[in-house]
Amino acid sequence: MTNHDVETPTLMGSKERLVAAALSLFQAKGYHGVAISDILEAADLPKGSLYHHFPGGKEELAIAAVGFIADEVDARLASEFAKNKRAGAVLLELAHECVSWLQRSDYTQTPLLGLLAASPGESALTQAICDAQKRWLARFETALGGTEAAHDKACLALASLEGGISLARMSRSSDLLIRSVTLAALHINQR
Amino acid sequence: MTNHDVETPTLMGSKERLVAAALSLFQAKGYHGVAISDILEAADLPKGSLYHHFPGGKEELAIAAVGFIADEVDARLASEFAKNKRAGAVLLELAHECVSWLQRSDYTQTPLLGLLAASPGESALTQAICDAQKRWLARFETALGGTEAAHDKACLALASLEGGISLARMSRSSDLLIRSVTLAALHINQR
DNA sequence: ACCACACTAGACCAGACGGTCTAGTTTCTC
DNA sequence: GAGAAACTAGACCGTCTGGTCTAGTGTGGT
Repeated sequence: MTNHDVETPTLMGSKERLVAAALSLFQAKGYHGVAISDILEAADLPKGSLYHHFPGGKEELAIAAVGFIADEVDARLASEFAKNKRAGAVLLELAHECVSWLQRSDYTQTPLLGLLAASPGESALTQAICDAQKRWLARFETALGGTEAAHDKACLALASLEGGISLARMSRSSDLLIRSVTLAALHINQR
Repeated sequence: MTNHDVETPTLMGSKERLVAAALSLFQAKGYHGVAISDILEAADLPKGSLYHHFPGGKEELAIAAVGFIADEVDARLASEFAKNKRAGAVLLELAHECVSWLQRSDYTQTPLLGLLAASPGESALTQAICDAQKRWLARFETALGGTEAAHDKACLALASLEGGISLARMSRSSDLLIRSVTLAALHINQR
């Protein structure tokens, strides 16, 4: 969850720039809400470049973007859990990061995958999003002990996070996100 | 939350048919994912009718659709809470209704407002969605006693519901929704 | 110097988009 | 039954969509 600046595109290769621009825009307007021309403008690249790097067009690019954020968050979770932190603490930390994300973008951008959920029905993109969620879920689940109860708690963790983000974005205030996640974290931590 | 069948459109007036068709489609594909022609086809009406009833076009129709579902759920919450049911129980009931909703549509349709979140930035539509969430939140909050802690719990209720729906739709299984909501309900009920 | 290759560049296309407009039809009112 | 108002009907328009295609440019190896 390091650097989503599309403002400094020159430092990245054009493929990375495309992914970064796409991710940022998709997180702000959802898959159907973003035109390819928007992405190209943000990445400052012509059409040819896109279809060279991503012959599959818009959807392949979106899948790459999803994969990128999925990896980033997954790695982050892994490293946090490796420090033997409690799951609730990690959840809270993630939530706070999402808050600053929301605030930085003036509540236009949705962290994680929320807005991408409005993706074409049976597509590979939907599959990619589903995979990402599964991976994150699994991180929490194993960190919580791998039991049946752990699975439940992991579900609550992710749901309260994604749901809270949605509430926060709509109300343009991080308050609701913080409240729901702290409460969830509280419950998750107790055994 | 009674009847979202677009299959029997003849029983409703054309304005209601438009709203029903629009709601159903928006819940399945999000605002930008639905073309006006899709809605007209589903409602079996020509373009003229739409722009007669909704001079504001797509967005005004979407706002009406949001208002419709907002009222329906709000009324439902009011009637449940009037029976002095515990908030956790009402939340669970709502969740189960969402589950059957998801299953009936083979996980194509998202209950409530989830997919509508990907709406144009500062629009009146976004405002309408925000209002709906506020009303639902307020129902839970007052039912929980109106305290600060009640507000927190209300946030968790709604977040776990919306987040759980998103998880469920992606995994094409109601399991994750049920798990997160039951856990949330458990926490909400205890004082 | 040569050439193969990775990449950029953007004109171009067919189709879909949201929205307007005029002409018709039904339905209500008196 | 006449006239007004509510509504239906769909042709039409300008714009924007995702995607293709050809031409060009830079860069590596040999």
